[in-house]
Amino acid sequence: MNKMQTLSKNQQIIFDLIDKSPEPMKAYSILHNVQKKGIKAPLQVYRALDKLVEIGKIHKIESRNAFIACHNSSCQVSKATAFSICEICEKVTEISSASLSKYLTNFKDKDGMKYSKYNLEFFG
Amino acid sequence: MNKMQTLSKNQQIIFDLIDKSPEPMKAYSILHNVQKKGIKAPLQVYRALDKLVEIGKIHKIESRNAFIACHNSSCQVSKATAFSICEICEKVTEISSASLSKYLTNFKDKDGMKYSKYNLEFFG
DNA sequence: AATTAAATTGTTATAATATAACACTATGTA
DNA sequence: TACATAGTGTTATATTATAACAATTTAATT
Repeated sequence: MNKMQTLSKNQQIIFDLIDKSPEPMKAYSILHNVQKKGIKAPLQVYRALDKLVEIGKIHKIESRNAFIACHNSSCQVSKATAFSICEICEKVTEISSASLSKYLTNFKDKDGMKYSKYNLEFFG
Repeated sequence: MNKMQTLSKNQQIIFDLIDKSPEPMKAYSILHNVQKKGIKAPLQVYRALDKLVEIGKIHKIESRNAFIACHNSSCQVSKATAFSICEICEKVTEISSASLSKYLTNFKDKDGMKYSKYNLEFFG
């Protein structure tokens, strides 16, 4: 059902970089790292990032304005994400917990509303 | 135990503004709104915001770079927060659910690690 | 009241993050 | 081919946030 997405040149370059990085990467750090490959402008980076987020290949860590590759194989589209973030070393790990995602997608607010899309960041 | 915090002049001005706002406010929107009260520079705003976040009077909505007043009376310090965010109208509501906070503070990751600090943003 | 420490303020400058607008090129598909 | 969609390249600019330094206010202690 999910067509295997072919990445464009810039998307592939930027995904490879993020995927190899042991820590979240920031947009301008990405830019500096890919300038030798011909990507010269912030907008080229942000466009690739937007697309990669959209198709679920990477996630944005909102509290850090940084990006990591998705390590959740079942995650075709980024919509229900959870991370742990070390406030000392800034290491970020994606949490893949069926029980957590089940709890959160089934959670009902005061008005009985449920949410299939969320982002959770744990700090410790 | 929790001393009632007295806000400084700038903190009070900025808190009052955010507290009256029906929606999250962005830093530069705050700045424009308080310039008539003598707060002229971004840094004056950011310093007050930092302090207000630190003492739990306001929360930052990370995915929006915006700030709302805390509406959880038990929340002296911002460390375990949850919000629902309407992606159509951008309305943001703080979620105060004992069961949710209990679930999340008791959640153990793969390594058995627990987290007392987290931020959760639901989108719908 | 005088002394001191801590917090807050005021200010200029600048860093870091992100998008607008426009022209052009590549790719997929009817 | 013709057409639509997605991607690229580029310049300029908008938005968000912090650095560095000096002065002032507030609160706590002598």
